[in-house]
Order: sequence, then structure tokens, then C-alpha cells
Amino acid sequence: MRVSQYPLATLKETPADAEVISHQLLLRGGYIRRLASGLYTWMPIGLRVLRKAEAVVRAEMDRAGALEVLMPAVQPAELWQESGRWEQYGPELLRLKDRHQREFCFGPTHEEIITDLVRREVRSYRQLPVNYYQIQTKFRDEVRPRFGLMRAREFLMKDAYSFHGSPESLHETYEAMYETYSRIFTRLGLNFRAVQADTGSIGGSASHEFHVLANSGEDTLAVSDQSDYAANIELAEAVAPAAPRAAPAEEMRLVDTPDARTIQELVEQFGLPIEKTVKTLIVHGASDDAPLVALLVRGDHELNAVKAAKLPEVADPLVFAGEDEIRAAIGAGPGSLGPVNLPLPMIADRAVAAMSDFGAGANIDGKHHFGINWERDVALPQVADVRNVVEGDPSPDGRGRLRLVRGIEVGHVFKLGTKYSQAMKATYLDEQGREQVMVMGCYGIGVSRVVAAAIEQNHDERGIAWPAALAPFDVALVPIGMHRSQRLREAIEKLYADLTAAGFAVLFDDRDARPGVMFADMELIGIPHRVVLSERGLDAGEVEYKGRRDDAATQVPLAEIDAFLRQRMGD
RNA sequence: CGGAGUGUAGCUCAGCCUGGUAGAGCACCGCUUUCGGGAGGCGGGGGUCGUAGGUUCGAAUCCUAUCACUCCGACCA
Repeated sequence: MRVSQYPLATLKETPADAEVISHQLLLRGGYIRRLASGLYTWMPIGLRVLRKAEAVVRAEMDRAGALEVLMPAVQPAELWQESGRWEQYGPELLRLKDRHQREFCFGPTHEEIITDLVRREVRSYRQLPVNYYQIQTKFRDEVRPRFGLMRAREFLMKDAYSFHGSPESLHETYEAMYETYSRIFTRLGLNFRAVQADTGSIGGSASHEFHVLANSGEDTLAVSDQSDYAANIELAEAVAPAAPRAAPAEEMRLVDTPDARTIQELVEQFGLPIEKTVKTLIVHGASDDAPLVALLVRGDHELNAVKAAKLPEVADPLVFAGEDEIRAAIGAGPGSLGPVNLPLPMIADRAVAAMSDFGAGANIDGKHHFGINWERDVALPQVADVRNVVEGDPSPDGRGRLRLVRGIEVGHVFKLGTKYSQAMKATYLDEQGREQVMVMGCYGIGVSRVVAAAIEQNHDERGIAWPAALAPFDVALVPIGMHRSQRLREAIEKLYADLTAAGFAVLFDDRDARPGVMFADMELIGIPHRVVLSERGLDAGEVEYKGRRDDAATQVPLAEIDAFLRQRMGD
């Protein structure tokens, strides 16, 4: 491709509304343009990258025996009503009406559609298992679209759905998809990690997320330093302290703490170690009998909302009580709450249950109790794991300690079980002719997000440094002084033709621009290999080669550049 | 949705407080000079200052409403 016929819409300055590096570089490199919040146009060069990501996903899905289909993006409301998600899904579902006032939605995911298809097509156990996938545009009316392609409203997703006659069969496909995902992200050249995950609103029994590791990631992952344990922090278990609770050493006393409304202030003003304090968080309960529930977490720990919402006593999703509600129920404000004399059901974190001689609010404004001990001063309530793990916590598998890293979720595999097949009556006849409900799995990859994630992981101060599998072009061909030298023009035209014929995707910068401009553009857009030809080089029979990540250029005989590139790309 | 902020040329922004002829850099067009790391000179095109009202002799500037966008929180590929 000639740059003169393939305009590079590169920007020297960073658009003000782009926050993360991938968004900035995608805009600056002319890969995408914004239409509206969370909506982007893929420019020609950007589409090349997207298609390459798609190609790897498609090849590996096919290899795993999945069958590609293409379902409509617009879906009738009836199917969503049947699964119950028309009501559940909320405002994230873009709802539409046609000219007859019939209701539709723009698909954010396709469980209902595929389940409807399969229940019509599959009658016999002989037709199972099946695994259908598609690569298609989804729309989710995100509460807060941001970070460019990373959290767009419209995005390209590969979604696959498998149907089975037994949980064992589902497990086989689940494992196969897990392997396939690992192959896909490896081929794409990404540094990734599969982690145990919460099943969230889609439901189901088991799930793993695939994360590209990057500091800009929105998720926190807990990984063991001595085993392969890895989990999203939402799910990572905080194990109970090994040491038994120490015996009381202090008397409980009531202390005036008029200026300490937060744990931080308490620690600063009274010299109390933060591990000797307890936070009392009031949340809405799950039943009218107990409209408010108190969750107790050690002062230096953080409440895990996902874990808390799963407790039967707690409302799901988690809702914090307002100050007015708290005052009405307890008679004291949020800054002075504690377990002693608390007229609410309590649930203590495992770490809290192991504490002794600790400080907490006295449920009287401006007063705290210090030296509190369980059983002696207040009965130990129900104990549960309700906190986020922290760096250095023991790994739940008993091997090693946890480290926390950041990740961008690019893939997710679920065992759905019978959630949709039951609701939508997707059944088949087994060997005995009995009607059975199908067992389902589903498997997603955010294809457009993969593009952004790849940049987050592969860039430097000059721009993008694409992994080979995603690069829009393999080779940037840059002539120096071509517009002043007929001899050079002929030589480089021949080199361009030869390299293209040899199968390389070459971007030939035939602009009448200064070398610095061409170099800067090629590095910004991230072409992995650069070949420079000048008159000087022509005289010496050499071209200059530089890999996008190399520190220095090397001279290569003109006649050998083809083999040299081939060897470099084989690295 | 709650909180914070921003809308002025394709991009980055100044001007607004204190109302009086709409600006700079980059980009773009022409000429020129230069030619291995986003050069320089001369000339040029381009904005009803987000939109709609209001105050005023006069509004980018003050007031009101409205729309859009960004950031911080709960969601997800």
C-alpha cells in the first residue's frame, strides 16, 4: 500500500478527551474516529487490525470444532421476556420499537436467540453437543462509556454458545474453550492470565476470565506467587487467620473521640494500630424482617461488595444505608458505629472474628470503645468472608502468598448450566426417549477490546508497537530523497514490488516528506519492521533495517532483505 | 443516576473575571528554501464562539434554560 493512496490521518497532538494510552494512540495513529460517546468508526488502517484479531479468533474457534453462524443484531422482545431478562437487564439494554410498535432490542448478547434457534433445530441426543459462535457487533448502553475502545457502547464481540446432554459433556467443551482462548491470546502476542471469576448477572456455575495484564486495567486480580492460583479480586477468598484469637489483655473502656469520624482520624489521634480497629458498614438487608444489616471489616481492609451481596441476609445488589436510615435505626451517625450494643444483625469478616482488644464506635456520637473483646464484651456474630484480599494474604489453595495485579478483561468462559434452556424449554430426547433439558456453556471475547488491550501492553513514548499478529502492515518502506532521484525511485519501486510479491504487507511511504516526518508516522502507527533506502545505501548495495523495538538500525545487503525480514518475522 | 468540569478554526488551547472590530501554535492551500528524526520564510483559506432565550446602545464575555462531551462512583467483552 502506498501512503499517497492510503492517507495516514495521524495527529501530532493528543486529543484532550482521550484518557488512556490506547485511546490516545488509536486516535493519533488515525485508527479510529469518535462519532458519539462510546461509538467509533474504524478507519481503513484500524479495520486491518480488527480483521487480523478476528482472523486469529476465527481460526482457533474453527480449529476447536465450533461452527460459525451470524445472528441478527436486532432481537424481538418476546424471547427476552421468556428468559426473564427483558425486566432484569435494565437500562443497559437498548430497546427499540418497529413501525407496528412491536418491541425489540439491539443485542448486547445472544443467549436468548441461540437458545431459541437450538430448541427448534435440535431434537435428539445424537445432535449434541454443538458449539455455535459468531463475530458480531454488540451494543450495551453502558452507564459510563470510557477509555475509547476499552469500554465502548458498540463493540465487536466473538460470542459462542454450546449445548450438551450432560454436565460432563459441558465440562469437556468448557475445557476445550479454555484451551482455545489460551491459544488465541498467545497467538495474538498478549501477556495474559486466566483467573477464576464471579458469574455475575449472566449466571451459571463456573467461570474464568481472561485478562491482559496492564496497569491501566479496570480489574484487580489476585495471583499466588507459588502456585497457579489466580482469581478476580471479586471472588478471591480471604482465608481465616491461622492463629487463634488472642486472649483479652485489656479492659473495654469508653473513650471520647469527638474529632474522629473515620478510621484514619481514629488511628492518627489515638495512636491505635489500624489492625486493631473495626469498620462497621450498614447495608440494606434482603428481607423486611431485617431491613438493615451491619458488616464488620478490619480497619485496614476493604469490603468486597460481590461477596457481601451473595450473603442470604444482604440485599443483592449491595446498597449502603444512608445516614438518615442509620440514625433512625441506631441513634448515632456513621462515624461512631461498632458492634457493642448494636441493635442490628451483624456479620463479621473472618479477620474481625480473630481480633482481640480492638477499637470500634460505641454507637454514640463522638464516642468509641477501645479494648473490645469478643464473647466477653459482645457475642461473636455470624462470621463470613466479606473483604477484599490484600497483597501478602495466604493463597486460598494453601500454597504461597497473593500478589495483586491489574488486568483488562478480554475473554470470559461460563458454564451456564440450564438457566436459559430451562426458562426457554430447550429440550432433547435422550437414549431412552425421555425429554431432557439441555446444558449450556457460553464463551465471549471482546475482539475490539483486544485491539485496545494490545496497545496498553505494547507501546512506548513514540507510539504503538504492534505484536506481529495484529500489525496492520508488516513492513514500513521508507525512501530518503526519492523525489530528487530517479535512480532511487526506480530501485525502491522494485523493492516495493518484490517485497509485496514475496507476501509481505508493505506500507510504502512515497510521500514527498522529510525523513523525520515519515519515521515519526511509521513509529506512531507501530509497524513492526522498517526498511529505509537512500542513495547512499543504494551505492553501497544496502538497505537499513530497524525493528520497532530495536535500539539501533542495522545495514542489510539489498539482495538479502527478503530473507532477513523473513528471519526477523520468524522470531 | 449522583458528584466535578469543559464546550471558541480539523487538532491543542488563549481571550471570559473587568462587555466594545475573534486570536496563537499545529494541520490545510500556493510560492520559496531545505533534505537522515515531526525544519524555515512569504502569502492565503477556514470559526453565526454548542444551541435557544434574556439583560444591554453593544454579548465569546453577564443571566436563564437546554444539548453534547470528559472525569470520579455502582456495571461488563
